[in-house]
Amino acid sequence: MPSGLRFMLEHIEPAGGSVPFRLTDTQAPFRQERWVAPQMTLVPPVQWRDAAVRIGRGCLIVSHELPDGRRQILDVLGQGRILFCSMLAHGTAKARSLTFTNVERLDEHSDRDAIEEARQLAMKRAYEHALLLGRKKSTEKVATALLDLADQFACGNGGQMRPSFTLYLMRNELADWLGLTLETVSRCLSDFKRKGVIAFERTDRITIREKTALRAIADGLAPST
Amino acid sequence: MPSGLRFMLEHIEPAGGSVPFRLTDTQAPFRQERWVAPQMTLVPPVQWRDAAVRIGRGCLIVSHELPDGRRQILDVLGQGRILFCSMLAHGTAKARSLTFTNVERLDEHSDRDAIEEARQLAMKRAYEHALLLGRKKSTEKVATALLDLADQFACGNGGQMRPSFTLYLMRNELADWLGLTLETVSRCLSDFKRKGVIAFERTDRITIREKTALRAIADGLAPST
DNA sequence: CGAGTGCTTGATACCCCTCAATACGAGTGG
DNA sequence: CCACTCGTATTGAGGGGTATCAAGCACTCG
Repeated sequence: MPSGLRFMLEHIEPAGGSVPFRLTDTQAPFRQERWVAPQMTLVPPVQWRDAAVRIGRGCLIVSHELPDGRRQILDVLGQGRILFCSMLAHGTAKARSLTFTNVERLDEHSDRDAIEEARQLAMKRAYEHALLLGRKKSTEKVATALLDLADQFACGNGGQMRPSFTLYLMRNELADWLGLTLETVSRCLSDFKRKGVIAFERTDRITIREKTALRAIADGLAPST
Repeated sequence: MPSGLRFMLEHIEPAGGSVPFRLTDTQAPFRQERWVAPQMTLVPPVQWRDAAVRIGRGCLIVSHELPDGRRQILDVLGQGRILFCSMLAHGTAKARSLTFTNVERLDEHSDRDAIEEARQLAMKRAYEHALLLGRKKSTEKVATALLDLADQFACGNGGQMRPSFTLYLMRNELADWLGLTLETVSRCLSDFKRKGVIAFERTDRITIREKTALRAIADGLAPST
């Protein structure tokens, strides 16, 4: 039995210019899948209210705001990460796409183990993030973020020694993730670049050159000289 | 069939002095329950590895540390709150009792709804906490903390206009919860006291006198004059 | 009374924010 | 192809909010 239409954007990676894509729709026997354009706020369809959703490709941020507009980005999700739609209700948080992003609804029975694992990962990441926000210095924060993003967005999942990845976040988004200002983020990045720990020419493409050094900085073990 | 011994401390609330208690043990047909003395690190028995545990009475903190000892307290749990033992494994976090505390293991089937609700609450609180750590000023942090503690620890659950509660956390623990130093916390509390927003004579017993004012401060809506 | 622990308060330092100027890249139109 | 604009990033100067360091105080316990 057909469980609904699947909307799909065939997406061709941009070479640095604009992004051509084409809209199609197909039948999905069990799974449901959606493509989302960049800079969209995700509003899950009502029947996805309690669903868990896996990101097939792309990048999402989950964020929350104070009444006066100060924003805190709570997590950055890349390929394979799982988002819980229940967290998007009642103004608890909102999710936004930073590029063309493909989300696939998981089945709460057949994907049970993956969902449980994702739940624990979400909680564990929230804990690590709190430690970062409350107790790390700016350089430690930025270093931690770079390592995290490398793990999520580098080809081969960041296992290599000198991972290189697309930075879907702008400086102000990095800042809102790390509890800093965009100027401080920029200064840290320039500093790392000057010291040869990282490299970048375009602002949205970063290579980690000294992973162990960056790890040491992230954990507060580096000499601050 | 007996599922194990239950150790129980009959606990009489102190009037301001020491805490008399008596040790007994009884049979628990289905539920399992433990009493924990103050300042104990909770190490769940192996068969509780993935259990959810409800706090019947008392106060727990969940915390995490950096290699160099900087500590971040992630949550403060009072009566009725539910702790997930899976978060205590692999150095993800550790839980510590701040007073005599009673934990009861929940049944993953019969208490299913409560567990699911608690999971979402834990995540939601982690989000709110990140917003606090990353984007709030010290006065806003302390005000938020006081309101949270009033909700959890005031008699009648803090619904009243001028809730009064026992502060199980010391100044340095408040600081580690809020990403501040104990001096800054002390200054904020003294300031609130001076302005009549709160009142305290003993350092561990606080009364909120102007709840709406404190709410406004917590949300960053108060004039900073 | 003295020692110990936790809290308060003050003086100073410094990290990061704020404000401002400039640079850079992409897109647009002449 | 170049001038212009717009959005974002970088870099610098200065100030403010917390941290740090250091007394002194309040309370408990031996």
